[in-house]
Amino acid sequence: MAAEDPRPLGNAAIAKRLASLAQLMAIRKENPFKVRAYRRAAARIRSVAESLEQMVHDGGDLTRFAGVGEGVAAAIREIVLTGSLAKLERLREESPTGAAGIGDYPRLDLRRVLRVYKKLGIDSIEELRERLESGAIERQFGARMAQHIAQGIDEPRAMLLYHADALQAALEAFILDDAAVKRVEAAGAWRRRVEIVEDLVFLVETDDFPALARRVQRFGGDTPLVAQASGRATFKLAAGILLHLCHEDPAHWGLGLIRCTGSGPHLRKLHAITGSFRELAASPESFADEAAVYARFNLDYIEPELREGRDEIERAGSHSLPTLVTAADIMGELHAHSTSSDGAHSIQDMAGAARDRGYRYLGMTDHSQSLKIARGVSVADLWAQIRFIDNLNERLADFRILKSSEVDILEDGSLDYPDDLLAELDYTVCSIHSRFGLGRDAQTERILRAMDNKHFNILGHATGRLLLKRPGYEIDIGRLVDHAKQAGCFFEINSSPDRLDLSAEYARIAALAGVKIAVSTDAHSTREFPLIRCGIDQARRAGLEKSSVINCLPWEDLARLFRRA
DNA sequence: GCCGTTTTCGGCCCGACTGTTTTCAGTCG
Repeated sequence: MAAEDPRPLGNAAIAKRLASLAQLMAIRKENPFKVRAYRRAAARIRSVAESLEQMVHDGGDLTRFAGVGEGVAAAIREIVLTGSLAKLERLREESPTGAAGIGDYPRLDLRRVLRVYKKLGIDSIEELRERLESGAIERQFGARMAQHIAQGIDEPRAMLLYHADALQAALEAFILDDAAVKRVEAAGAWRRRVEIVEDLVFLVETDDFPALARRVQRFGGDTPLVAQASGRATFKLAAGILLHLCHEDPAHWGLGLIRCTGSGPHLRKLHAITGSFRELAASPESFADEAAVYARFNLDYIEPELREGRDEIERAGSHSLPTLVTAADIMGELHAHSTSSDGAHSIQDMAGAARDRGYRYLGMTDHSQSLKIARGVSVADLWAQIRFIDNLNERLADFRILKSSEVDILEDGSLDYPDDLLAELDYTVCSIHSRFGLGRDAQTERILRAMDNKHFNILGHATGRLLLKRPGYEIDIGRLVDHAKQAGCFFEINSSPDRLDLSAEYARIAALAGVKIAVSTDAHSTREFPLIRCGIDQARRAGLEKSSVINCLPWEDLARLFRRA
């Protein structure tokens, strides 16, 4: 016993075993739903605050975690009680050379890796890494494959803000549970609402910081401490991102919160005005909150979403910061799908849910005819849908369903419906769903041509990016913004947590040029309307005011904007 | 293996398009 590693069995280690099992089962082409179940469970476990090991010893109910049923619970118990998982060990032994190694890299797609193995005549992750670094994989298999391997071979170091929200809440509750902790506030990129975060930062006030640092190491069973200094500690979370704790006393809370919130560029510009925070902290003045710090230097309070080191400090000095748009300003939804195409709920149900949120209108933007996989609506069916919505609207008071479509922009820049049909719609959202590989110039030309159609109103998810998955096609945002401005077109901030497209940077460029933006959810079910908050976060990071967001307008005003000459 | 306003079974996106890794696997929502 004495020689054994005293480290507790963390949830990350348990999740890793389950993910490896899934990977090896996939190699053997076992039931793909079973494989997915193990993968899902592993992912869920990585953000659980309690120690699963402890729960097993205490006889706790593991199945209360979504995605963990009797089967996975039994596997977790086996891992905790015996230190291994018999099925995993067996599959490892039975797996062909090379395949077993892939089991340790659950983010690698097996079929792709095995193809690379075969073609290059290799059979280990080490050789795979070598070929990746030498550029052999990119040369022989292309950039996409190289990117996939690079992503899968390294530990994840970032997560979507949307997923980080739950982890942040779990951590905050865990920290507050410490009796010595008097106050805790989340800072960092999470507070600035950056769409992808690589760490979570908490500012804490406590009587015993070292004790808190010890306690946090038990989050999720085992959260290793990777660095420590006076009043600061850094941990590696099971989800792959880092956790920073910073101690601060009440008199300097505002200074600490600004410092921990960042960003680096914001702080550098700020320090040029304020001098070092260290000296401020040494002065007898109190900086109990952030506003006090900014005010001391005649700066207005700067919302965290704006702290990226652009022009926010100058504007705070000239008292001309924007009044950022909020979710409460949104009057309606302009991008949503129903069962007419690939949505989960009927037009009536979607409208009911939108109305329950207090919206005044909902645009039904089902996919257009070319997008077969999403059950794109045929010309005849869209005519029928137009009449159907007209009928519904006659029976609705104080709410309007807008006749629309998410119209595919075809490869030649034409729109996916004839003009006489488009003319019957209240407005259109036009998007690219195919031929992502055209290249920057061709893609830009394609969209410019589409904008020349007078029935084009809003450009949907302008770059097609999927965060942490796919970079999106390149566009010349400057040309598109100019053209949109001239033609009277608008952009969209798509609120899907893995899109958030336009980016804050592009949205800012559009808004500065006077091109207004729709903040939309792209909801495929009634449950997705609340995702608007993710798009609002992005809009705020772009510095957008209510006046720059078209769906902050009542429909009557919006209708005028959509009528192009 | 998980799940349930479809609840103890039967689903769990899927199917057309694309193209060079070339006739199947990757990709799009």
